[in-house]
Amino acid sequence: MSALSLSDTLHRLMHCYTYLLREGVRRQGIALSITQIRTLKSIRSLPSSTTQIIADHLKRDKAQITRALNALLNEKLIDKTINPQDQRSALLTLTEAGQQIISQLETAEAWAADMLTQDLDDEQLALFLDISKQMLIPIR
Amino acid sequence: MSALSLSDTLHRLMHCYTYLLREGVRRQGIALSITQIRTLKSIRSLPSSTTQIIADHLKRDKAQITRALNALLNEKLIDKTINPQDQRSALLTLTEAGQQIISQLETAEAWAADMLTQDLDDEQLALFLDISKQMLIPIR
DNA sequence: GAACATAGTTGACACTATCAACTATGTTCA
DNA sequence: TGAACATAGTTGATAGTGTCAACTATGTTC
Repeated sequence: MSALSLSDTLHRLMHCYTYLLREGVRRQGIALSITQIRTLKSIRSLPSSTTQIIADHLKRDKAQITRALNALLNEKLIDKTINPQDQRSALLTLTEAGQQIISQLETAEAWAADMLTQDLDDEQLALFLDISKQMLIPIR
Repeated sequence: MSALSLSDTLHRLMHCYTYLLREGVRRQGIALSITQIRTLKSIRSLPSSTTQIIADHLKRDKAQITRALNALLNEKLIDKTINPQDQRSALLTLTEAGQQIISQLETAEAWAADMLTQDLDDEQLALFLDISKQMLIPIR
């Protein structure tokens, strides 16, 4: 087990993390995919949100974001209003229900993170985050 | 950027890693998916390989492994012989062509790992691997 | 030899990722 | 001003990933 390469280690870490996050989300009774969740969270954290801005933020294809937004609109978790500055785009905001889901999401995320990091002390976690960020390469 | 949570950091790291690995594989002219590649590598590293053993090793559903193995058989990268100890299963071995692909894969993986870790020194990389392994939770 | 367990296969489905084509709107500049 | 170009968003297509359930064939237990 301790002979794992970077490649194998990352694969397993990815698998653990997505599994735990989905499990946490399921336990909160939230019927959204991870992409939909991350899109919803982006709308809260970005000062103003359009499809393109969210796609840039999440570094994902805007087609994927369009589809996630449609699902969130169907669930009435977000509102869409025409951008007065540019009629090609629309500004996205959270509804009351959307805000509520986000607080449940935070519970789910915190649970998943706790499960993942339960054997780590604060220093190790900080180191992990720091080193990981140095590995992030600009894509797209 | 430095305010990323564990969740966001892992998401971005996953994305960078899979992107780089696929790019490395593409540059080597290998027409296999990541799952197929990991299945092929498992056959080399395991002393004896059956569908179930590979599935356990990679911690993936055996259905997924069956499909990967079928693709590898079609490409004549592996051979399948009945397991004399248990006729329900088959032993999988690399063909000459399979061995060759693996050495190309190693080039691709090394390139992806280099790209990802170019800003890290050896100590940081070792720390990263060590901490990551502490985060791996048994699933399945 | 009946009952149960296990290995592998297949079908179905949801999610992720990517690319290309398309529309509608905005911008530039001769 | 209007032609040429750029950008925002949508839609369709396709490949890959991950999971579950049902099924066949073989092995094990008692």
